[in-house]
Amino acid sequence: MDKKVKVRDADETKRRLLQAAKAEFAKNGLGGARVDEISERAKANKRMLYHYFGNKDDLFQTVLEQAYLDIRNAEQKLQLDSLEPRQALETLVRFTWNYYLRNPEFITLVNSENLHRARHLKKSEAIKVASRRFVNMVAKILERGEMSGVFRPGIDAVQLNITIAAIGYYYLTNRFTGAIVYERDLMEAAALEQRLQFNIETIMRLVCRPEHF
Amino acid sequence: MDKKVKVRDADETKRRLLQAAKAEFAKNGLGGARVDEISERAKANKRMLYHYFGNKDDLFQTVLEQAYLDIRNAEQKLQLDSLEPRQALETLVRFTWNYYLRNPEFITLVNSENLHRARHLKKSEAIKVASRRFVNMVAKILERGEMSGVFRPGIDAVQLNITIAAIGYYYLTNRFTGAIVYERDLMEAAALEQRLQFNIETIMRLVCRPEHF
DNA sequence: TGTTTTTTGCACTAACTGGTTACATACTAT
DNA sequence: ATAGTATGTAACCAGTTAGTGCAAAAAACA
Repeated sequence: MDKKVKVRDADETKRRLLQAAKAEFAKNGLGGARVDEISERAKANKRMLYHYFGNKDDLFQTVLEQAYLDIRNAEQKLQLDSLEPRQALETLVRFTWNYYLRNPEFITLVNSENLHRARHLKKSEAIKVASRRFVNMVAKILERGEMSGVFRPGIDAVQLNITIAAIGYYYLTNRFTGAIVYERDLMEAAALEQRLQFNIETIMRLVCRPEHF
Repeated sequence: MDKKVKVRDADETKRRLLQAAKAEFAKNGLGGARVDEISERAKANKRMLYHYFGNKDDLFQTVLEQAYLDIRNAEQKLQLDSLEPRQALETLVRFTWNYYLRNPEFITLVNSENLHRARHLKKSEAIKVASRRFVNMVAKILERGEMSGVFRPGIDAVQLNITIAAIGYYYLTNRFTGAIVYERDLMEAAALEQRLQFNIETIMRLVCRPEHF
């Protein structure tokens, strides 16, 4: 028989609080976020927020940590090791772009964390482990491509990672000032597609030998 | 004879307030900035801040507008039109990187403005004029390079501008989380130099025909 | 000198903020 | 059943914030 829906559900309340916190932090930054707004949006009580997460700062840390683990997790699922190097690289560029596009909160959370000099991220060991695996993944692609002669030798995996992130991240995080400076709607479907193509081209020309563009 | 230093100097007080506001906004964002902190730092009275600039929001707008005009002004002084296309492009990449590096407030102000969906920048006509001139400047370089056969044809000036900004901006604005994710001190002199070289390489390979790298 | 204008100090407030207290209600193990 | 614990609510607190009112002080001007 069906169990009656629990009136009290700690896990569900926690989940709603985290989700609301993510939205609120992304919208207003750590400083601008309002604890009352979070608990209200989560249809929970402020008291519960403090009960489960300690304080505003700890809540932010939890949200941020989860956001990082989410993207690192999604990257691992791409199975880039089983793709031909050029294909793997293009897949990563596409994935990164689409992830930022579909999870705009991630970008804003990272911005906010950098405004605070990464003091929350510093404390997270899980992030460091996941990051290492991520960098290694890209390094392995570079290695394979170099061996097979389609990639130029000597490319630094960290610099490449930063560049792949940068060309997507900057476009999206600065889309509001960008729309004014460049007098263009940067979020139109056609504009987004054009940018993705440009980014793929940028990375391919950077990494591949000229004869393998 | 020397004019006695004025005890009352409205322009000087305004200047100090703007400078202090820039620092405070850059450090804490629009929401996190404290008006009392600004007036104190400027060694002026809070009353004067409101007298000269209206309110916190208007003050932010003034600071932001000036920051944009400053960089657009500096770019114009590069005289890129008088350089050979490849040289002009490399100069622009170097300049952009160094400007961000030496004026970190600019980046944080732009981040903050994008968190607020560019509602201040929208109101500034002067910014639009200066931006247009900037985009045209880069478009002209591309045109010249294309004509002389060293640049590939069909490169969009806006996409290129965004990419040049992105590869410097992202590295610097995310230097705190970056240091953790990549387990590297990104602000060491050698690291900065390495990044600049990587960025120049990225842009050159993107824009130049393979035989003119 | 006297009058006007600009600059300054500072107390004040009304709203808001993160965090807490006191209390109530549901669930669970014995 | 009941004692103990987990979950929930609302009112409240102390500190902080952007912004103001007002009058004195200082400079500019006549």
